[in-house]
Amino acid sequence: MKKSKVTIYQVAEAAGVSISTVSRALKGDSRISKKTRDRVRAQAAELGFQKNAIASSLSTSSSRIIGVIVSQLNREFLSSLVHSIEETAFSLGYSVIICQTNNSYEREKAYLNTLSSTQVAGLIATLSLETASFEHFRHIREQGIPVVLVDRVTEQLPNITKIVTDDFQGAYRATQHLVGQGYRRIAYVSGPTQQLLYHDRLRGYRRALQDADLPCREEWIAYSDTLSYEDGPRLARTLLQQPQPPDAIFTANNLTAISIIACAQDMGWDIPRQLGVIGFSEEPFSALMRPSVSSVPQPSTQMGQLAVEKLIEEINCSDPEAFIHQKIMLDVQIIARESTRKDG
Amino acid sequence: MKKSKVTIYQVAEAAGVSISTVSRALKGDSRISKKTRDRVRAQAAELGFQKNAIASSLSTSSSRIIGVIVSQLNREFLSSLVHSIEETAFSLGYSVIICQTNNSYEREKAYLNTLSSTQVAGLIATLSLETASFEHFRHIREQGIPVVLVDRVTEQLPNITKIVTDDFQGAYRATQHLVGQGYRRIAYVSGPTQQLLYHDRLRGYRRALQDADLPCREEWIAYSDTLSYEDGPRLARTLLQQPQPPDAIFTANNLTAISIIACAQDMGWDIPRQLGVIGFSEEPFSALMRPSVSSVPQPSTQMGQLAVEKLIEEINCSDPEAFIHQKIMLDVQIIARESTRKDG
DNA sequence: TTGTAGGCGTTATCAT
DNA sequence: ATGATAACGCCTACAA
Repeated sequence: MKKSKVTIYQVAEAAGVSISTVSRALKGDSRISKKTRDRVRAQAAELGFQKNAIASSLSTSSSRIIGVIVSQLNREFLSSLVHSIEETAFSLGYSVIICQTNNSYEREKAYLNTLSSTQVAGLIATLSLETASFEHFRHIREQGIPVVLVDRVTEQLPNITKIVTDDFQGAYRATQHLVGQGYRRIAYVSGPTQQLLYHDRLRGYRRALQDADLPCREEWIAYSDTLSYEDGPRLARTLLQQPQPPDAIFTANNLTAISIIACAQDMGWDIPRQLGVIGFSEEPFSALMRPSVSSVPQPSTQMGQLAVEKLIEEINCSDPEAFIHQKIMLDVQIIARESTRKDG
Repeated sequence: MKKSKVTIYQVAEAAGVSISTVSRALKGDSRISKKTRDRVRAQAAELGFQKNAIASSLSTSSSRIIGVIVSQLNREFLSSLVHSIEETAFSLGYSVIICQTNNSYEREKAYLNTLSSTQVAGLIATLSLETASFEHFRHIREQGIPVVLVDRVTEQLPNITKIVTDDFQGAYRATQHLVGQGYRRIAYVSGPTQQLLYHDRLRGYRRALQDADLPCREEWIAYSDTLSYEDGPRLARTLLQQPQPPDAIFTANNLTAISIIACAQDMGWDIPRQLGVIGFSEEPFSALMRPSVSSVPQPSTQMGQLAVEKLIEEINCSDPEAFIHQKIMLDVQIIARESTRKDG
């Protein structure tokens, strides 16, 4: 049953040419006459020839595969980012391998190895939450594999293209929005601050309070390692059961915001009158919740597209040493919804 | 900068043995003495040797990569399924390539080609919504690549392992639950019924109504090609603006349920008193919505694990002709929440 | 414009 | 227990 594979040898024989002619005809090498090219292609199609990508990569020591490493897929931002990466890559003739680290440093290292030994043409990655050392990335760069970091990036890896949202600015605007709505005791739920983006968001929050002459109390800043909805109840309790609780919460992601809203409501809080809530990122449900949830959406589609384009630029760069690495920072706007409409 | 790759040749030279010895020592061939094995391995580690997976696949014409084809990733069921596949595969020494078809038949065919020319060891797929012809799957089977279909399957592909939830039973139980809660005019939102699972869910709904001696009106059955939350408003209007509207809605997925609830509330309906809503599948938000949303969760973790295990069984099967293909149907239970508590 | 032949890094089949 | 050598299928200088 296992159909014997048809190789360029059978095509060559059937078409009455040599294998190099077949190889060239198939890839449209200009040296081959249109006539033979068409004949060879017809034969190949006839025989159901399919190029063995493995053999091809071995020979060229390169592939048309882009490796993508993400922490998780069940966040709208990330699945949408991956989707955009895939669309763009596909349209440019590349395939995509997606790997989930599940925020584990070990898994991240393992996948980096797998991908490098699979000879991916390049790599797009968002760092896992756990990642604090970066040798594995340096190592893969030394093998000449271009890397683009997206969203979760680090300053400790120079000479790597980075694509991020302006996290400082986004957090600043979200906080400012709460202030503008009349909230005065504004709390913040942060992710692990060794991650640059959470560090930046925290800075944005602090600066906005400072610029508005509002107090920034340490007990109004809660930290979550996972920012998952499972962590919502704990966070809600931590912040809301204080002697002097906040009257608004800004969270480092929207999932946490949604979870906290549900918990706060169960605890009897009136959202948004007693408590305003806004979260970074955006989930499809943000608009469907009642009250609908204000957010700081990230331009995932644009980020994915840029990531692929920059990566392929570097892949095709004739002189890798000379390639100029950029850090691209995309602007973000907030979406104000019911959850921050104090006088709704 | 591009580090010259270290191959088994350099390891062999450094260890003072032949390349075959290196190859065997590395994979723990029993013929090699422990002493040389350890020495070779130490040398390999020292030199930073990494096996070239491409060369290895070319030589063995097989790989340790499992291809996964899914329609989308931004559904909890699918991202959770993929996650489970990945965990299981990883623990069994396989890597995973994930491809999104975005429910396009053309994309599905394209990825099948890519994967077959990448010599994946096997394939796990959920059919795209558009897919109605299956030649591409027959074709890849003829190449000797084992395939496991999950969730979205078809009876038109015999000799392929299939893993599904008991869609008929799940729909039956969901409808029965609505009846038990006192709802009498029960509507249904279906996906495209050329897909077996939507066909089965519709059957389960019909049968449950019949068994309860309740009417099954065609105008209470709405169809959605996408079952996306964008389609919610249209569905809500179609069903609720009838002269005699239903008093409960069962939807073929939970996302649609959530979206319809939001729309119905905006239209002034009291959920669950005037309108009960339950949906197939489960989103993380189902429990967080107010009212929380009843659902028919699918055992994604178990399905992913089974899919990988069955696939690898078939990959390792010495006589592929003799492999017995199963259709495994997993039972589902409903989760009753506030959205169907009529007398709450 | 086309053909020949060597190489990509591993595995596997023979020998030894 | 180890070594030499021929595949695996394609690509690409170099020749013609």
